[in-house]
Amino acid sequence: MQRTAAEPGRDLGALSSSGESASARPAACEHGCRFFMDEACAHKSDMDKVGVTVKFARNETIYSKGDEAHYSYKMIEGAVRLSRIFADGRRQIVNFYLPDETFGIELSGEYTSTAEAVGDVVTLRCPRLCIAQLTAGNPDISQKRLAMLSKNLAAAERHVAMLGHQSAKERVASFFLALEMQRRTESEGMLDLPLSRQDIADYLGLTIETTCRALSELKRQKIIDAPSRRRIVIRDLAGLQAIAEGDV
Amino acid sequence: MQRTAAEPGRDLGALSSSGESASARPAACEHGCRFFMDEACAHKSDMDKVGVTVKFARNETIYSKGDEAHYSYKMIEGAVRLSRIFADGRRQIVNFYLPDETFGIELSGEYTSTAEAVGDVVTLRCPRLCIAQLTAGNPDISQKRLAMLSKNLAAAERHVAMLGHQSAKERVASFFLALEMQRRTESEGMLDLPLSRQDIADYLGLTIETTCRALSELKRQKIIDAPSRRRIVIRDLAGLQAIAEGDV
DNA sequence: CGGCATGTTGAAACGTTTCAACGAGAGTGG
DNA sequence: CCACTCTCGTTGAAACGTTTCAACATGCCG
Repeated sequence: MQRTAAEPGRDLGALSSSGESASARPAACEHGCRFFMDEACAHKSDMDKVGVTVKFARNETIYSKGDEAHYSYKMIEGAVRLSRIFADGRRQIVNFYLPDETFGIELSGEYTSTAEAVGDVVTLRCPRLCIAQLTAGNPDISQKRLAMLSKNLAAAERHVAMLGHQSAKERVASFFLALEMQRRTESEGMLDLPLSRQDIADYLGLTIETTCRALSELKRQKIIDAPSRRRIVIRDLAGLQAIAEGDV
Repeated sequence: MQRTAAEPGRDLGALSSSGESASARPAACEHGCRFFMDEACAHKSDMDKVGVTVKFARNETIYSKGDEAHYSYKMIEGAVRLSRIFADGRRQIVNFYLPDETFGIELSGEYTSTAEAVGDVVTLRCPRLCIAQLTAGNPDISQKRLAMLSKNLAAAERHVAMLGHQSAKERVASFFLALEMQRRTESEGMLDLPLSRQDIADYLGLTIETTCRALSELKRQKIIDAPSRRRIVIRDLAGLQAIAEGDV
């Protein structure tokens, strides 16, 4: 597990500046507010000027399991994987986070999993203390935080359901389906996933070989296409859904 | 999936009485406060007098996937299973809830899984509206709610990790270990689980036969004992931990 | 253009599931 | 109180799917 330790995201200066120096007007650190702003807003590029975005390079560790949980994160760009590594060396990816999703917002003193940048990543980072301050005074923000956590819980439950009873092919199909639902982007089912096969396998609880075989079979059935390593085209969405639900 | 439809828990009268009539003193419905009280408190038997406890009979459905999510629940007695059923008829149990744990507190309009009473169950039930009211005015309660959700998320992530990479024997071992950690009760590792083998199997993502075989092997190894159907004795805790972590 | 990481495919080994039969325990009625 | 019955749990053997180990292909980067 190599770490290309570029851009270690040590711009704490910027963080604390907006956290403390800024006009001591309302209640709390203002960049925290942005953390809870609506998606459209959070994307505004003038955000960068506040200095609260933090970047991570491909495969960089954002935090490790067991670290003191000082920050919560919101995805701006790229993808992050949350994982655990076991004694036998195997890795289980617990969740992926894509733009507009949040991670590290659960309420525990230590991070319970490790977060790594899958490709190059831009996040909005907010100190917990700051969030706590904000939520204390503001029910709306409190509500939003709750919604973020709920979303992550729902995702985890879906994940459990998948791992508990689906076959390899069904898992792969479900996975692409979920991506397609989320990324509703560009043209006609073209998915531009930054994940390696190993990442996918570790998320699905399969070996890389089995994942690959399942993928190949979907190609053979003309359900999907894989024109390049990191590109998937869904050719038959209905077929994919059928497979994900267990119809052959 | 039979439903012994006894005690349908329709004591809404009591609920609304404490929710609205009660001395309109502070902010919101007072029984909601109890929902967020500390464990020791929540157990106090005089709670029953408030009329907010709701009982369910063995195998009764508390709510179904897709139902409008009006209530959140806190366990007082017994065990509840949260599950999903699939097209192929198989069932995945997403989580079990034991006394002092809460479920149905996530923030979504509909319940995302079905909740059923495993044995006879006593819960504390609180309307969402009421919780919303309470949390709005009270950061402490808001925090507590967050903590409950966080706990459920952590459990789900552990569950994912287990399903993703553990063998049958490891899963069974992990399961008993988790129970032992939680129920720290009575004498020397005696677990009094209300779950059937099928329940356990559906939680572990295994068939009932495989679960049984794994159990038998643990018995053969003198790691555990199963003096009766619903009783497990852990004879070698260290051994159990070793197995759960993959050491043979 | 080499060299190396990443992805793909094949064949045997392995573990889990399936199907089937049998055993044990709890509750019921004689 | 015992025998009956019915559900639940346990065990066995074959079928199945996934993993493992190995080789090979592909694509990306210097």
